[in-house]
Amino acid sequence: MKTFSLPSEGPKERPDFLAQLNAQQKQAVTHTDGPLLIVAGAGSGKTRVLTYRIAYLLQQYKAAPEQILALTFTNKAAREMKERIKDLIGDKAGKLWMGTFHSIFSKILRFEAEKIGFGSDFTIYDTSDSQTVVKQILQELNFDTKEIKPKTIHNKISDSKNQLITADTFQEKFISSTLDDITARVYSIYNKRLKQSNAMDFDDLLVKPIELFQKHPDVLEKYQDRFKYILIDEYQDTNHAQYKVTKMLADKYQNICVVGDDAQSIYSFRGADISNILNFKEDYEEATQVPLEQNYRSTKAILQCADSIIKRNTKQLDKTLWTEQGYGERITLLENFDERDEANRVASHIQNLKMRHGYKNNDFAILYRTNYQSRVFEESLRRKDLTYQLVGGLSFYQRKEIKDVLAYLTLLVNPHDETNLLRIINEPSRGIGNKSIQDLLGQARDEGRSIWSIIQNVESLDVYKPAKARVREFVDMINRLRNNLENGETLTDTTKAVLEQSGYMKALVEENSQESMMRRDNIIELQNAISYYERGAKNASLSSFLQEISLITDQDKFDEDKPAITLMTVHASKGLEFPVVFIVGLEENLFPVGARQNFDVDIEEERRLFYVAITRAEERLYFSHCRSRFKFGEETRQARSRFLEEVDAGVVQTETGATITQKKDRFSDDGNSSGSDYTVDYDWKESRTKKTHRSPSATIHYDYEDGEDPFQVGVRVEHKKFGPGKIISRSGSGTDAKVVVFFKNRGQKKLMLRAAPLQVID
DNA sequence: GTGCTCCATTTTTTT
DNA sequence: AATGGAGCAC
Repeated sequence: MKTFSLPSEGPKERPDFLAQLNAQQKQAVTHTDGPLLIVAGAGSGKTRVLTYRIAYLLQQYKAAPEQILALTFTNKAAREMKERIKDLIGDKAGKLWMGTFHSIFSKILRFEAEKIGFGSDFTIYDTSDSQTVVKQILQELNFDTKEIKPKTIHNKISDSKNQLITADTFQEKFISSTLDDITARVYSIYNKRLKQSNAMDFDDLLVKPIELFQKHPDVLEKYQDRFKYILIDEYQDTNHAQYKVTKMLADKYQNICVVGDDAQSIYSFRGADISNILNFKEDYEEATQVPLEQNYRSTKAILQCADSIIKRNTKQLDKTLWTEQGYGERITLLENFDERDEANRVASHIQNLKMRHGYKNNDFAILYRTNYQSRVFEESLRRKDLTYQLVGGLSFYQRKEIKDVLAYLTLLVNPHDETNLLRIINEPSRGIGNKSIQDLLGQARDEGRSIWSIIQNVESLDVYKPAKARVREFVDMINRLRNNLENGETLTDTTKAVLEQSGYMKALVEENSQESMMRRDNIIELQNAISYYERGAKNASLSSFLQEISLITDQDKFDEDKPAITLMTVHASKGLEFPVVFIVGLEENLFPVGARQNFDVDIEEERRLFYVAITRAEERLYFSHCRSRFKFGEETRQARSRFLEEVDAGVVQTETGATITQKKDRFSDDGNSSGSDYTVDYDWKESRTKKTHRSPSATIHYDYEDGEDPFQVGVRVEHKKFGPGKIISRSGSGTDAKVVVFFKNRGQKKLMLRAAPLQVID
C-alpha cells in the first residue's frame, strides 16, 4: 500500500494535504457542493480522494462529522477509510456515518423499526435463512422442492426486491411463466412470514428504508437534514434500491458525490445496475464529472495488458489511464497439465520470487474465479511451508454449530423468530420430532400467531404427548435465559448458560469425534468474539451484536499486514492491490464461467472481472491455465480462456520467455463459442468430459500391480482416436503416470495413463 | 423419534 | 470430491 504522511505538528488548522494531490484529484476534493461524479480508474487514488474530501469538508466547516454519510460495499473499505480520516482529523472521525449500505441502513431501521411495524430487535436473515423460509412455504403449498428449487424462487424474490418490485406488483405485472406464478404466491407469504418473525432479509435492509421514507416524510426529512453530504463508493455496483434510497436522502441538498468505475462493475448478478453510474449526469442535471486517470499502482506493461482487454467492451465512460511508472516485467503465462500442476507451479514461482527478488508472503495474491479452486492451492502452499490466508469460502458464521448457537441467542432477543426457533427446538435432539413440530406449526398457522406464542401453552395443544413435556422444558429454558439477560446478565455469561442449559456442549462432548472437537473449538472462538465485543463496544447489547455479525463478511478478515499469501476470488479482490498477482484457471467455462441453466453468461461482465483481476497487480502478473481439470469428480479437458487470445500478445511471455501464440478471431462476439477448436501441442481436440475411472477402456490401465504395467517406453500402443503409436517417454507414477506417445498420423502427444484410451498392440 | 446409508447435486460471484 | 437431503430400518 502506498502511504504518505502529513505534517504532524499542531492542530490541523490548515493541513496542507491538497498539495499532495494531482490536478484531477484536487478538483474532486474541492468541488464540495452539488452532485459530483468521480470516474476513478483502477489504482487512481480513489480512496485518497474520498478521505481527503471528507477531511476537506470538515476543515472548511461545511459539515460536522455526524452530518456526513459515506457508503461503501465492504466493512473493510469503511474501516480503512475511517482509519485514514482519523489520521487526518483525529478522533472526531468516529462520528462519521461510514459503513456498508447494509450496516448503515440496518442502524437506521433499528431506530425507526416501530414506524413500519417491526421491533428494533429484528433478526437479519442471511441467504440461507431466507431459503429455508422459502422452502418451508413451498412445502406448505405442496410443491416438490426438488423440482421447484427454493434457491431459484428466492433469487427471483431477491431480484424483485432489489428492483423495488413489491409482492403485489409482481402479482399483477410480472408473471410470464409458471415459475413466476409460484414466485408470486411465495413472495407475499414470505414477506408475511418474515414480518411475523420480526425478521428482515438482506434486501429488506435496503427496501424497508424506502418504505419508511415514503410513509413518513418527516422521517425522511430528518435524515436528509442529518446527512448534508453523501458519498458513495463503488457506485457502479449499486442496485436500484440503493440508487433510490440514496437519491431520496440526497434530494434536499443534492450534495451527493459518487465514485466509481464502470469498467469494474462486477456485481450485476446481485442486481447491480451499471446504468446508475452511466446515467448519473442525466439523473442529477447539475452534476459535475471528474475523471481520475493517473494510475499510481501498476507498471506500464500491466496497464497496457488491462487496456487491451477492457477496450473490447462496448459500453464505457470516457477515460484513459496512464502511469508515470516504467514498463516493468512482461506478464508470464503458465501452462499446466492439471490443477495440481498449476498449484505447484504457482507455489514454485512464489518461492523463486521470494528468493531472487526479496518479496514477502504478503506481496502475493492468487486470484481465481470460483471458491472451489482454492483447495489445491492450499495443499500446495502447505506442502511448501508457505503461509497463506484464505479469504471467503464457507465463512465462520455460516458453520452449523455457530448458526445453532446464534439461533439460541437470537431467540433470547427475538423469540418470535420462527426460522431460528425451528432451527434449534430439537438441536441437540431432545425428543421433539418432525411430526410434533409440524403439528405445532399447523396450529400456529391456523391461529395466525407465531409458534413461540402458541407454545407458551403447549399443554392445551393437540400434540404427541411425550413431546409436550419436552416443549415445555424448552420454553422454560428460553424464558429463564431471557429473564437473566433482561436482569443484566453479561453476554458472556448468557452465552455460557445457553451452551450449558441447552445441552449443546454436552452433546458435542459426548460425541467425542474429531468433527465434534472442531465444532467445540469454533464455539469457543465464538465465545471469545462475544466477550471481545462486550468489552469493546460502547452500548453492547446482544441484539446489536447479532445484527452486527450478520453483516460481517468474509473479506473482513483479510489482513494485509499478515505475513501470508492471499487466496481469494477475483470478486473479493476488488479494491485491493498486490505487488505480485497470479490469475489462475484461465480456461473456457471457468473464467469466463460456463453458462448454466438459470444463468446466461454476461461475457462483458466476465471481461470486466478479468480487468479487475489484472489491475490488482503492481509489479508482476502471471496468467495460468490448465489443460485438464477435475470437475465434479470427473476429469475435464479445458480449453484456454478466450481472454488469453484477446490480450495484447506483446506484453505476455511464456515461462521460457517466448512470445505467446494466439488464435485471432477464434471466438465470435456473442460469447457462446465452445472453444472446441482450440488446440495446444497435446492436441486434445475434444473438450467433452469423460468418466475417469468407470469406462472399461480407461480402467484397465491403472489396475496393474508394480511391474505389471505394460505401458513402458518402447511399447507399441493403439489409441482409440489417434490410432497406432509408440511410447517414447514416461513420467509420474501411480494414477499420475503419464506417457508421451508418438502417433503415426497425429504426431507426439502426452497422455495420462489412467485416462487415455490406450491399448498395447502385440 | 432417531440415526444411518445411499443418492443426488453441486461450481459463479456476495451484502 | 464433498456435502446435504431423502428414505429406510430400528
